[in-house]
Amino acid sequence: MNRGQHLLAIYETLNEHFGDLHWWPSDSPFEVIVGAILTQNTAWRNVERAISQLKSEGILSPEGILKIDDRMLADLIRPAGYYNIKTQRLKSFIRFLYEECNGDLDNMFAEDLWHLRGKLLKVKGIGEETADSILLYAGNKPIFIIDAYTRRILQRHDIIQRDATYEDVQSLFMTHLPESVPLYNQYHALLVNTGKFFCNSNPRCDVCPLYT
DNA sequence: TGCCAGGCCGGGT
DNA sequence: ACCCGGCATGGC
Repeated sequence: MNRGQHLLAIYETLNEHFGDLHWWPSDSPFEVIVGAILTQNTAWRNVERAISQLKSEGILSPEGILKIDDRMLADLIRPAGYYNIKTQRLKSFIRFLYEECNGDLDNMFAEDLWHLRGKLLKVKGIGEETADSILLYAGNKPIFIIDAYTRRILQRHDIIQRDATYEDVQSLFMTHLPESVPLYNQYHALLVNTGKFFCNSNPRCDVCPLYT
């Protein structure tokens, strides 16, 4: 079985086990973007608290984040950790959105995928995974997200080397799978769920569906 | 109680 | 081009 077939087999197994996960949990594309920044190296549970505070203050919008004072924003997102840095990251994204896209996400996502990705990567606080999460889950663009779970699972199954770069792993998925937003969406969600439920609590993976 | 969570940046080799 | 410390809360 070559690596492409292996990737498809893993998808089938996980999809059968978990079913449709309909990611990313959110009420709006903007909420996805905020979540993508807040969840950097942070448990999602804590991000939910932060987002719910932003909602209850009525500032979960580009204009809301633009206008709120840094100190107040930091206080609201405190549960997500790294609150000072993440305040700056949210603000720098908002500055980009206003300066380059007239403050409008529809304008932003009207750009060509890879061109927009390049621009997002220039925003301080947005790296590859965050950019790709924004593109796929907020913008419905066909790009595959690589995260720590994905790497661990693929390493464990000898599909990638430990020193594979982000681009190596991403192109592996994107050259072997059909280009499909729903597929990329569901596959990444499946990998994260697998990591959460089987790798963390059961590092030996005895009960992981990929081993049974 | 210490370690980790859906990373990224900046300074040092 | 890598490598590493810093960033911070909440759960187990």
